[in-house]
Amino acid sequence: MGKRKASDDTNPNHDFCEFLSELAEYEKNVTRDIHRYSAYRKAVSVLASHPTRITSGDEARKLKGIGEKIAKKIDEFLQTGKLRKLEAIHSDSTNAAINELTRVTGIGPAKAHSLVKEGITSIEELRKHTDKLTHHQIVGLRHFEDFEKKIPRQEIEQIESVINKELKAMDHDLKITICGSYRRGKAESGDIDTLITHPNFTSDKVDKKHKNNMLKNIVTALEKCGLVTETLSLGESKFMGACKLDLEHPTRRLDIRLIPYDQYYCCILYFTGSDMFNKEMRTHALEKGFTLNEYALRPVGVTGVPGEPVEIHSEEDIFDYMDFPYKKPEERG
DNA sequence: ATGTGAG
DNA sequence: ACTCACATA
Repeated sequence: MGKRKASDDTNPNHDFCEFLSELAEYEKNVTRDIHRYSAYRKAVSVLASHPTRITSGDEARKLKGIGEKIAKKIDEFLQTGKLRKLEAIHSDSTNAAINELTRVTGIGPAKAHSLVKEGITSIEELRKHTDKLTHHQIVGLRHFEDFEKKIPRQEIEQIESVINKELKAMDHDLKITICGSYRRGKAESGDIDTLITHPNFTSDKVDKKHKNNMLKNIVTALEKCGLVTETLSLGESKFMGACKLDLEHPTRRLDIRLIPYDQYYCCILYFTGSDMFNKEMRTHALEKGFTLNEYALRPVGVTGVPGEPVEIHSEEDIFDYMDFPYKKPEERG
């Protein structure tokens, strides 16, 4: 996924959430005021889960997380259909510059701020000052246009078959799964999130060196065959970079994670998403007396202390343990 | 060590 | 929310 955010659209206070989210982003990215940012976020979350339409600031004030200031904004929005503060933000060039610069992967609010302070206010201008950037940011800038393009499903299928072919030749026992929206059956995706494991790599057998080389070797193999073209970062468990199918195709964001065998299915579940589905799944786990994270499903005792991870041999196992009706990846919206 | 950023 | 990788100090 790119750096754009999506928002839900089915709740009765959607329009309030929309402008409050925009104010939150503004406080995070431009003023760098983390407290105001959190305040807006809290207000959005309470409004988003409020079942009925709010019809006045006073009514909103009764909700936890909404005080005088936000209540006034809701009144203004109700009466005039807009917000003066937001109008001002929209016409502010510093804000526009920061929003533009943070679209480059590797550039967050802090870096964008310092660039704007030095007078660099656009992608075009930034291209003349690559000396101010890290490797990650340079690669992000070089492929700026490509990285914002969606990836059609059939292109990921082709990339998947190249990865499978190359890595199975290396070691036939490697298990490879592309997760994210691709696994959920979407027609297009923002990036390619690949999970890899191997039966004799488990979390109790800590072959740090073996593990370290394993991911490096995988990346090297994919570079040799011409698929992987850029590295943003490469550690012992996570590669972030880019790949390109051939000259006719854009450069695509590719992540590869190396996962211990015993954690593979929790990871697949987690990285398949969606985010909303994950939240749903976790709260259900808690209700059933489990704690679920990207590594393991563990029973939580009466003391509140999580026990030993439950043995998992498939994604279905996870659903079964917490009697949650199994949902196919395509149904996890 | 700490801060930044990605996901 | 939490973890990983990186850059800088």
